[in-house]
Amino acid sequence: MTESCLVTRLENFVSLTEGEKRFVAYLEREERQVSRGDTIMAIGSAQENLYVLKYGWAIVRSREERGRRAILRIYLPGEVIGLAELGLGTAIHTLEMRTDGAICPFPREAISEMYEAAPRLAALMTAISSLDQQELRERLFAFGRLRAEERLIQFFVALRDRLAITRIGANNRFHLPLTQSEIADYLGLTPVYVNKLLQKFAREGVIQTCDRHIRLLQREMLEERVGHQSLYASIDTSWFPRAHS
Amino acid sequence: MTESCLVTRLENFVSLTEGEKRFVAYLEREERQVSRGDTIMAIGSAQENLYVLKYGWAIVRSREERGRRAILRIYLPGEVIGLAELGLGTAIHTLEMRTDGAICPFPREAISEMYEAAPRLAALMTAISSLDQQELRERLFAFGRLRAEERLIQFFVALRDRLAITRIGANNRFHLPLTQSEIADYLGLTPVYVNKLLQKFAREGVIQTCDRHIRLLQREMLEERVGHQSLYASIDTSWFPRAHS
DNA sequence: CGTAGTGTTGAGATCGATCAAGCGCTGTGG
DNA sequence: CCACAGCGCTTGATCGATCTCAACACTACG
Repeated sequence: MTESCLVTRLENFVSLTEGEKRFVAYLEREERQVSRGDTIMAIGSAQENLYVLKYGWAIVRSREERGRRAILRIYLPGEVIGLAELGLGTAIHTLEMRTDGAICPFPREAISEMYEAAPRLAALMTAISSLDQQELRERLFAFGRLRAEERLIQFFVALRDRLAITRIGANNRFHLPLTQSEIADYLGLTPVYVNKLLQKFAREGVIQTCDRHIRLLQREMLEERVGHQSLYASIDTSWFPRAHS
Repeated sequence: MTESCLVTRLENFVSLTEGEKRFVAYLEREERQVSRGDTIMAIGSAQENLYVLKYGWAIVRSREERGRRAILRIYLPGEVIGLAELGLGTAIHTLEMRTDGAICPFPREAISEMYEAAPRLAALMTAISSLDQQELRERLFAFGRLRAEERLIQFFVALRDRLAITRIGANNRFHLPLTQSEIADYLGLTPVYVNKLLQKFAREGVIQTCDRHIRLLQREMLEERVGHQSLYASIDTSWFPRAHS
């Protein structure tokens, strides 16, 4: 039996006990198939669920204001959607599938149950959620202080780093199911300029793009250039409570 | 006896039981005076503590890279510092006092204890931490898609909103202990341009600045203009576990 | 075979940066 | 009491990275 990709992800950080795995399975007990373009949460709707994203990519879109739109977060397989929204009663952003996929909805109350039944798992999710915040801070720095070129590079290396956690993206090559417009929305640029930069990079031989795939030809150099450091490499588990069995 | 400003803040969302207040007091048992300019956490140092910020303002600064610097977060009295860093073993940003103040350090393990001893408090902090993420997402939208003018306005209205939680900023007037350079670092602009915008606003009569204080003369209009909605107004507590006494 | 979405290209416009200089405090030391 | 340094703020001139606009090519699909 192949393991849940959430378990794979979590076991990067601590190896889970049987009880913890059971709790993850409990979160994943209901699975729903979803299609590219489906809206999972709409702005203004009541939020009662979180989701484990089992397959596919999902994105968080901002409201659209005078034609200005943004993509605020990309969710990859094995990530938990909704931790960042726990405090909100109604959604202020849209969650949309970018590819076909599958999600496992579970109610917010399960988070409370987790404190009790699997406290170490709760701590781990808290820690991961804090890394999400760190990633947002890094993006904020990039938006405010880096040129478009460097922002695009940061996007690629950070994405590869996150994909690597669930063992995707060997050879520095990975699937990128986003249009250039979407990349622009994620980076605060225009589609036209993203296009020009991608061509420039291809010309310079730092990346290859073909058929919705990206290959980073000089990854080390690129990571160096934007001062990338893997957030997930150094997670601190020292303060976690002991796992119940 | 005047209450802890953390308690004041938290009681905006749920009224705390005696046990919960005791737990907060336990977090705040050790108080340290700090001065303007003090570095609380330095890049690369091991992180073992969180802090309740009792008095004063603190800021998170990014690393400086080729003269580019940014302020990633402003902490106000009554906020808990370090929730966003829980997953990191070593600091990747600097935490610095912007005014004199007082902080209450407590170890990360207390978060684990909190799951057990005061689970509803843990849920509340999780919820608040998620609102921090939402605020970061809104800032990201602003950085990517709003003009400098609107970013500055968003800064003012969001700040006022947060100050109001602990009853500061009556009359739409509040203390802003930041230089124009620091505001620029917070907004991804240059000091020169911040200066020009502030003068423009003053000329247009939308704000008044004097003596490190800001008054928003047309707050409703400003909030309207950037589509501001208070994150804290609508916190969802429905999924919280029951409080132990 | 028309339509819609995506990617490409070039010309021109602009917001905000950069550069440079000067002003007015405040604190310090002689 | 003065000289001076440093910092924060102000102002104007100029520059350039990125946007805007507009047109076209390609593919997929009903």
